[in-house]
Amino acid sequence: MNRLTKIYKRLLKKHGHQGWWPLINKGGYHPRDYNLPVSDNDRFEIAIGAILTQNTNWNNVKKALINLNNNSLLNAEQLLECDEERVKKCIKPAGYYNQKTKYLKNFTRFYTQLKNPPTRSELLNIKGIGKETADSILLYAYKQPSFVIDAYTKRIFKKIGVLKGDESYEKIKELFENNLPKDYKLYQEYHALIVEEGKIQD
DNA sequence: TTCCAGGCAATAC
DNA sequence: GTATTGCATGGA
Repeated sequence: MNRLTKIYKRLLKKHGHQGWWPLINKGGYHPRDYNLPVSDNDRFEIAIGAILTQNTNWNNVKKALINLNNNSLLNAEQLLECDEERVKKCIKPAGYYNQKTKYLKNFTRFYTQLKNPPTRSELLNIKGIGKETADSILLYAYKQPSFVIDAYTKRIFKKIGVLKGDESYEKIKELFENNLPKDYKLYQEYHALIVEEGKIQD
């Protein structure tokens, strides 16, 4: 068994199944249920949450998602029609609300014309969606085995000597994907466990 | 009070 | 390609 797999098993034993991505109308986290999302609305909610959580605490994102939901804006058509001021007001708790409102609109415009699951490069062409957000959408909204790299990943794996610290995002992503089975369930759980572990680091 | 969280685009070199 | 900076709220 390779090192990355061993680390995964240790993290799973320590923290348990995480149940990402949380969905506000499905009781939040859903440990051991890898079937979600099952609807277009759920996929949309995940993508919106992925944009809102950029450099922001999930607790603040949750407030924003609830505000959007209460305004019937967790729906692509409605969100696209909605004027920017109302969207800004809803997502204010998530921070960066001016630029994130534009990011949400940009993604939603793309999303409403989508007929098949998006590709990574299509997502990266949207202003407001970078590598981590694109990979999160692919992995959690579309069940594609695209490993998500974030600040915690770099920090934790540098600390234990797997990374030097100067590797690029794509390089780290390749390291994980080349040393793990291409299984979206494993990728989902692993990334969530890394975040959980990262939260309790010094 | 200060610090920072499930990043990104724009800009400069 | 890599480094720096502005963006913003709420909780610790």
